[in-house]
Amino acid sequence: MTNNDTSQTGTRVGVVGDMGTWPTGRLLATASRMVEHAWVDALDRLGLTHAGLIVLHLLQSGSMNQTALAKHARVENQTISRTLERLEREGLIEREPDERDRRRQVVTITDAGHEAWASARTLERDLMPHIAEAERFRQVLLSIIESSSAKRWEPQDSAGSPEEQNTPEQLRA
Amino acid sequence: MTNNDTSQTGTRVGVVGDMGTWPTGRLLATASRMVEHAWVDALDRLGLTHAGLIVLHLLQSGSMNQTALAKHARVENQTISRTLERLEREGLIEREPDERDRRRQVVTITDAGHEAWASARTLERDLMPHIAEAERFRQVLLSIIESSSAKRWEPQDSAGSPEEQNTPEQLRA
DNA sequence: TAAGGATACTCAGCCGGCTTACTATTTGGA
DNA sequence: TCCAAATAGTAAGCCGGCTGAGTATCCTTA
Repeated sequence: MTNNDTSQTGTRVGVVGDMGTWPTGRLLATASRMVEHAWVDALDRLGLTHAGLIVLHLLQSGSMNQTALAKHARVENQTISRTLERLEREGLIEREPDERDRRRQVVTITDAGHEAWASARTLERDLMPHIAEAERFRQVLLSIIESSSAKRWEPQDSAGSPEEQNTPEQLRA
Repeated sequence: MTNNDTSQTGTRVGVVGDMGTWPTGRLLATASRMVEHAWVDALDRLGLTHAGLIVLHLLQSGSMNQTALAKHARVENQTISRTLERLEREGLIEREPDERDRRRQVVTITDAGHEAWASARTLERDLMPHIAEAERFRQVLLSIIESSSAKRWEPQDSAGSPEEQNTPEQLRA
């Protein structure tokens, strides 16, 4: 019943403490949160957030409309909408109506946005803790995403259509 | 503008699509969200949520106060406070003032809470997608949590103090 | 050509993280 | 003893997920 002691391996139990018995899904969520914490301060200094960073990344290859951004970021349309609102407020992106389809907004990264991205991209590399067999780990994450996101995202993304929607380039304004 | 067409039959690119180049931290966050989606429906039918499940798990080994719950769940005090509010509203836990320290609230799982937990615990096992080398994967997650959560959680948890705060048993009411 | 259906986006509201700020207690030390 | 510091918890407000609804604009087709 003692779930936190100094039993084996000399090196004490460390911060993970009693988490050894946690289900994997919860470990995943916790690890994700902890990694995010490490970024917050640095990102904050650049005037952006976790969610905004994804958008800046996606916009590197050209402007797109919001729905396309949402699909690539794997979030709902309404979520991207608010994220863009904040990025626009910070001056990192611009939105303007699409002439050819007035339902759409064309989202473009600004100069300030490019600068922020340039500063931030190294952070993602530097602040992620070093892990053994990183490539294997990434493959497992991808396989989890693949198998558990099928129902939500499959229809949009498994298409082999040569035009539209699979690469940012094809979604340029 | 058909963004949803045929031509899927081959193995193709799958849902992960362009995510191969994403930084690991973002993959982690996305995988976590996708796994959570799979649980939501089932949990909802039991009247509880992701966050509530953690609390029920922790309360299996006995009642505790809120700060202890927060530490074990690795979230802030204010976060657990609202989670408990919802669990109490659902009748899955009870809170009552601690006689010995009137600042504290003793949190106890109810019979309904035990039932919900019993139903839910199998979900966690069944809904998590099967992954190769699960144990290695868990170890990597634990090591990420360990290294990136040090600053936030170390002071509370690495203590060798034999009394107070490290195991649920020691925090019983 | 005039519906009716699809699509793009926004609004409102919930949950679960977080920070900052506050109250009420308890504890500890001068 | 008594007052300051520490601790337990709540409140308010922000971000980023989500769902459900609602508006505007295509697009299709009868």
